[in-house]
Amino acid sequence: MTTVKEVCRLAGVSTATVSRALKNPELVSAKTRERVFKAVQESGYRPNMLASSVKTGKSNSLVVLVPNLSNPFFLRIIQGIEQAAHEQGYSVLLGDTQGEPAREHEIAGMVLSNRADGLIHLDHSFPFSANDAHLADRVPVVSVCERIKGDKEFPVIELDNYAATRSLAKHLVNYGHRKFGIVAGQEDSQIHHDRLAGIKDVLAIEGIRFNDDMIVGGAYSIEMGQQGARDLMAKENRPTAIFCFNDDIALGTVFELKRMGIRVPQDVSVVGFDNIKVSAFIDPPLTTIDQPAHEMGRKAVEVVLQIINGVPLKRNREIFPYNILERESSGPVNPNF
Amino acid sequence: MTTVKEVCRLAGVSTATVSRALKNPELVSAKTRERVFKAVQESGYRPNMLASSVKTGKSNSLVVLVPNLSNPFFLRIIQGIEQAAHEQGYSVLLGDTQGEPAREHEIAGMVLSNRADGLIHLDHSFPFSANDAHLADRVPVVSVCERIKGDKEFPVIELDNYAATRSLAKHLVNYGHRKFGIVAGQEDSQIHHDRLAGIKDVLAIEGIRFNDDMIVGGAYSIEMGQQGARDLMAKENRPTAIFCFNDDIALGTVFELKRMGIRVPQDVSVVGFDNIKVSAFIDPPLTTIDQPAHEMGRKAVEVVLQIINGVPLKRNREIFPYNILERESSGPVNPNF
DNA sequence: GATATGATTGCAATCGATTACATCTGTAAC
DNA sequence: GTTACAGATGTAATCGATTGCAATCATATC
Repeated sequence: MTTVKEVCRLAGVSTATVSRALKNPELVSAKTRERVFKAVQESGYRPNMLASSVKTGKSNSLVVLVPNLSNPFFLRIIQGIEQAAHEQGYSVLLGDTQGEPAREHEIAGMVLSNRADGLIHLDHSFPFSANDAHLADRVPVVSVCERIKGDKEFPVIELDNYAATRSLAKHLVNYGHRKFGIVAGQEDSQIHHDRLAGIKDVLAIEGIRFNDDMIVGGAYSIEMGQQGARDLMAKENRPTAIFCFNDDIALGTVFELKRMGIRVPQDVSVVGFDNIKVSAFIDPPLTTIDQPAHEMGRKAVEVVLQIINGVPLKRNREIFPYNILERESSGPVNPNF
Repeated sequence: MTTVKEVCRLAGVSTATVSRALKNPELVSAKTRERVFKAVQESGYRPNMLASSVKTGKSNSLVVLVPNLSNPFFLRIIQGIEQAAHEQGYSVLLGDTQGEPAREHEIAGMVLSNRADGLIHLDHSFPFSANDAHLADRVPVVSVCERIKGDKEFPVIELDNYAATRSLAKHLVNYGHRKFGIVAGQEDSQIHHDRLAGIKDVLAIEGIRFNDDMIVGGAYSIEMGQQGARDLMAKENRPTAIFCFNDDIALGTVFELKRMGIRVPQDVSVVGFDNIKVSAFIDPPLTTIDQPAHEMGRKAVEVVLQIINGVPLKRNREIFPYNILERESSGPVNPNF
């Protein structure tokens, strides 16, 4: 590995000058600067980032904690994060937790061990181990889409989930639906409660009875959607419209309903949440809530960098606008179903 | 930030002992070890990874270069990479190049600047800039799915693309198809040539004429699939079966064909490649080639770590088995179409 | 020519670890 | 009691950068 010493030798200057020529060129005279650059060229020198990080105390990396990489929705967020981070000279460390607390602690620990300067959290769990909990204050953390559980209020980038499901509910009510089912994801998160509340409030206002046994779920997956469709259709009072709490679930629900010979939307309407790429290209295209995932990812980087740099935040919650996409998986209620 | 000094003070030992207690506990007597552990607890000390990396010369990170994060197929590979890396105590840096050479050079440069110990490449481009080309030998690189262009032969983890498309072609020929179309992705890569060759060879053997103007394409995207479907169906001699060079393309092709009133597979058969998650849940479920993406990702980590550790490779190419999934998007030719 | 000024440059300390080498201690062997 | 040796610990050099401070140099001013 060629080090700064080699460049010194070739250019006939000190390490200080080489360092300055590369990081603060204006401090070095034009001709020595040129000599240094030439020496760098010749030697193929690359500054050792880690060494410089030790000295400066900044790693110039952010770590992203993802509950599950197979959800394509996270992909869009991560893409936004990666781009914004890159623009700011940061690189992105990826940690897939598979829902395991031990892995979360480890990933959060990366910030404590100076491997990363900040943490972007795409889940709702408190990421630090009991041992490290008291260190959480030192760590720049921001969460995206989910709110982190626990006493400490971390900044959050989110959607108005409540308003979004309200608008979905109104959309379906306007189509004449009165019998609803819900296929939810994990049920212990804030977004679950917000989304559920949005639906329930609209139904209450409209005077529509809704019973909690019409809620099934447990995971944000296609398979959950299939299972949910079967479960809901087996109920005595089967729904004519189904809220799915993300698009993966909706995909599974639509697939399974069709397989059961139930037409979407002629018999049953299905709506999703997230607007993943494929949801526009399935048959029928999915009515869903568009989350500006890319921009939310970018914002997360902006916020976490503000924390890192000690810039006071204007607010602790950034709420992004949703957009209801009325596509073809939802339609007028079928009174004969 | 609490450093090793603080622990020394609390435990009343030297830095050397603290370091040893944590990294080589067997070198330290049981009681001092305990004292050190207690001091670590009390102080909330976390070793600065970067500092230790400077000294040891290993960053314990791998960087993954992805051409485009929005392709869900890459996700499965990355997930495999992330898991295997974690098991080996490595963390994963993510770089999305968006096809920009400048970004590729930058990402490849992470290894040169000691930010990462090795590079896993999911694209076919030579990732180093002209300036760094001569440094490429020093860098542990492995490519997955694609073969890297250029003089230097990097180790590669791949599928037998040729055999895979041969088996798809036979599958369709057996169904009586004689008129084929192809919607390809980027056409300058090795996998493109391998896949194309597999198809052409089978058709040649079967005595089926195939004209290159039945190949359309340019990108691995859903939109490309739509465009391709329209283009192929506008041809004078429109195909009864379409090879799509990945599942995203196939999704778009199926979607667009159906929108044009063409039934899949009754009128036109469509086959994909990759077996992304959703392809089993669209209507009709997609006939495709299953790539063991997760395992390929794991293998990539194994190989790149061997290079890093100076273990000689048994072979320079690891070829993984494919699996043809005959689902419902392909079927008997319709003579009346 | 002497002095002041600002621009360049170098010396050496520093960041927070790891580790070769030296030192010290305690026990076993003679 | 002396020697030998292994085990435990400490001292200080080191990794490859950055940077405060001091030294040097060139130019301008009087």
